[in-house]
Formats: sequence, structure tokens, C-alpha cells
Amino acid sequence: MPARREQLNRDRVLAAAVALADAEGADAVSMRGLAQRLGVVPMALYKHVANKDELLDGMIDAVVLEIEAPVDGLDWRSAVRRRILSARTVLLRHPWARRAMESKTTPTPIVLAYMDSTIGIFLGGGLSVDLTHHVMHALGSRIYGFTQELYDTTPAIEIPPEVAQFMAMQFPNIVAVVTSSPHDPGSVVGPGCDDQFEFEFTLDLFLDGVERLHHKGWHS
Amino acid sequence: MPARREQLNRDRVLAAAVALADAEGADAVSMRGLAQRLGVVPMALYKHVANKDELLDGMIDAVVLEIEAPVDGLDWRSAVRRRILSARTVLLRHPWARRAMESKTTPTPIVLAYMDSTIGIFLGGGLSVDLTHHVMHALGSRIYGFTQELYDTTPAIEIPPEVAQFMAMQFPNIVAVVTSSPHDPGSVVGPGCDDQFEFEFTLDLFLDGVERLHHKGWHS
DNA sequence: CTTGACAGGTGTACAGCGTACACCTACTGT
DNA sequence: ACAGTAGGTGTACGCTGTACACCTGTCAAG
Repeated sequence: MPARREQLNRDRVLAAAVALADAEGADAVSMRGLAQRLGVVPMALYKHVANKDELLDGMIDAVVLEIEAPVDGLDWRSAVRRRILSARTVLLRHPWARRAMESKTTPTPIVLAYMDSTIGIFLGGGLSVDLTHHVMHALGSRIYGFTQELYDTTPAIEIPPEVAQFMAMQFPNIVAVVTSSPHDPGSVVGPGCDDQFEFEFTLDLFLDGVERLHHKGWHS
Repeated sequence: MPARREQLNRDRVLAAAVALADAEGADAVSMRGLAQRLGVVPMALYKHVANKDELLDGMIDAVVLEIEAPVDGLDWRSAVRRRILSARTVLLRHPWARRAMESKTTPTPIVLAYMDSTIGIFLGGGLSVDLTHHVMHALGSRIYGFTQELYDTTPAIEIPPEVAQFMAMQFPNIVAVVTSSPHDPGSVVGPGCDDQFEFEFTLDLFLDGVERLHHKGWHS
């Protein structure tokens, strides 16, 4: 009997899937690819996850669980800000998670628990249920630490000069805005200009607005 | 010679693809499915679009072209608001377009032109280049008329009472917030609570903040 | 009038995907 | 000792996008 390799289990499968996605991107996580990585035949995985969708759920759960728990003793605004920025640092470690979360339509209990505790910060801070409701919608994916930057306006490859000139002709406003201030590649989640500064800028713009509504006694 | 069916061309292919997606959802738009719809063999499509990715680009372009052009004679805030709400009504007609746009990483010239003219509204209204830059990031997908509602918190199926009780135990805050005010199913783009009221609420929260920054002479 | 290029539709084929289903094997509780 | 079961295997199916060779009708040039 050969030295038996360690038995698979759900957590090992999920951990391997996350590691594979971290290392080679989400596309590398196919049932076949993941199985190979684990030295196992594809169908073996189905003994531990129901299907690929559930595998993705598990991967997302693993990421969400890395987000720091709410900190006691802070005002609601600081607590929310801190938690969201914690979510962001987690997503910087797992850039694939952004698209994975976007592509899902139903939350897992773990994601629900994350949302619930985040909502709890607002309600605990005295915000009305209605205002909290709207704020959660307004935040959208931002509570998970990323914004939806649809397109990458700062391409990695340098653009040839004739293209640059063409762009300046066709899209003068884009060029004016994009060339005004560069982004920090180290702080972006996935493609796009979703860097740390922009993220915090918008987050604070939001929280300012919410705080103002709250102080005005906004109710519905 | 049988009555020859009308020849294919790029526009007919794109129009059929959009119609198919409208009618049966984005998943129905496979090269084989679309070809069948056009009474043609799958490979015939490749004489008119380079590959499936370009097909999707073309479909998105078709949708973006439906968005109303900027209206002259309005202040920047009204002009932006109007344009974004126009984008939203377009996306209500083509709910599949939301995910399609999310899944792309590179904009087409037509999408760039849309962005350019939208940026032009801000710059033309006197906003600084820097502020405009941040605002475009902050708006994110909102300039295309949808928000990123990751999860559908108002499921279509009614939930059994024991599940409801379990939810109330596990996620009291979510339940409190979700049950507070219902959403209008007719005004949502895709799954989630992205309804018209929430959309405008957040849009105005944004525009308020931007206007305030602008009046403060915000520059960098 | 012929000829040759070419645009556009066809047919076959392949690699990759998720996964259903039958099987086999080793361990466990009675 | 025996039955049950958890977990890994092998084969196979239908689906996807698409490469490549082919054929056919139209049209312009010699």
C-alpha cells in the first residue's frame, strides 16, 4: 500500500480552490483543474461539494470570513468605515473574489451574517430603519470593499502615440480626466481605477451624506 | 432556387442577438442558439462577428446607443441626472445588459464616446478636472443606469414560516430592514432591490455631495 | 464570354466545460 | 464475520466556442 495521501474534505477543497484562484486567477478554478491540483480525479470533488456553484459559494464564504468583526466602542460612522476598509484589504488579497461575488445571485448564510452585523452597526448607532435600508442599497458592493469599475481606463500596456492622438481627438474629455491624476496600481482590486484613494473618497462622500440626513432626522 | 432568405449582415446579427436576449435571457444567446434563431448554421455568424466576445460588445453598443444624447440648456446637475435616468430606462428594457456590461473589461469606442460626452457635462458645468475624475469613479456603474445590487433580498417565492422565523433569529437586522418597505418589482433592473426609488435616492445623495464639494471650490 | 477572385453559408471536428451514473475499495459499527 | 457507507475512480453525455476545409453564387477584369 503506497503512502496514502491525506484525505480530502470540504475545507481542504475550498482552501485549495482559494489558493488556486489567488495564484492563477478564477479561470483556473475548473473542476478538472482543481482536481488535478489536489492529485485527484475531477469527480472526487463532488463528494465534498454539491456542484461548482456551491464550490464558488464556499470560496466566497472563506473570503468573507476574513473580514474583521465589528469593533465595539466606536461611533457608527467610524465602525462602518473601519469594517468596510477591512473588507477592502481582504479583497486586495483575493482579487478574483470581486467578480465571483458579482456573478452570484443568492447570498449564503455567512454572507447574510456579514450583512446583518453591518446593518447592526447603523441601527445600533441610532439610524432609522428606513435610512439604514437606503444606505445599504446605496453602498451596494462597497460594503464588500470594492466598487464597480466597469472598465479599466489605465491600461497596463503603453499606448502607441498615434493611438493617443486619435484618442485625444475622439474623446477629449476622457483624456483630460484620465491624464490628470495617476492611480496607484498596488491599491486596486481587479481591473479599473478602483484604487484606495478613490475608494475612500467615495466612501466618505457617502458617509457625509448619510450623516447629514441622519442629523436632519431623516425618517422615510 | 428556393425563395432566398434575406442575407445576413452584422446589424441583423446584433439585432437578433439583442432580441433573443430580451426574450429569453442572456444564456439563450449562444452561437448555436442565435444561429438557429436566424435559420443559419452556427459558423455562418463568424462571417459577421469575429467571435462571441465581439458579439457581446456589439450588443452592448446597441444598448448604449439607445441612451438619450445630452440635452443642451440645462445646468450640469440636471443634465447629468436626466442622462443617467435615461440610461436607466434603457436598461429596464434590456435587463440582461447589466450583467453583460459587468462581465466586460474593455470598453468599445461607442461606450467610450458615451463616457466622454458624460464627462463633458461635468467639465462644461465648470467642475474641475480632478473633481470630475473622482465623480466618475464614484458614480461607477450608476452612469449606465444600474447599481450593483449583489443579492436579491426580496425573493420572488414566498418563504415558509419556519424559515422566516429562523431568519428572524439569525439575521434580525436584515429582517428589520427588509420588511420595513417593499420594493416595486416593475422598476428593478435584474435581481436585487435596485428599484427606481433607491436608484434616485442614491443618485441624489451623490449629486448633493458633489455639488457641495464643487461650491466649496474643491480642487484636488 | 470566360475566368478568377471573393463574400457568405455549410459541415465536420476538437478541446474544454460541468456532471450523471456505475463501480470499486477500504474502513467502521454491530 | 458481515453489512453499510464514505470516498476515490472511470466512462460517458451534452453543452460550449471556434478552427479549418469546402462549396456556391455574384461580380469585375481580361
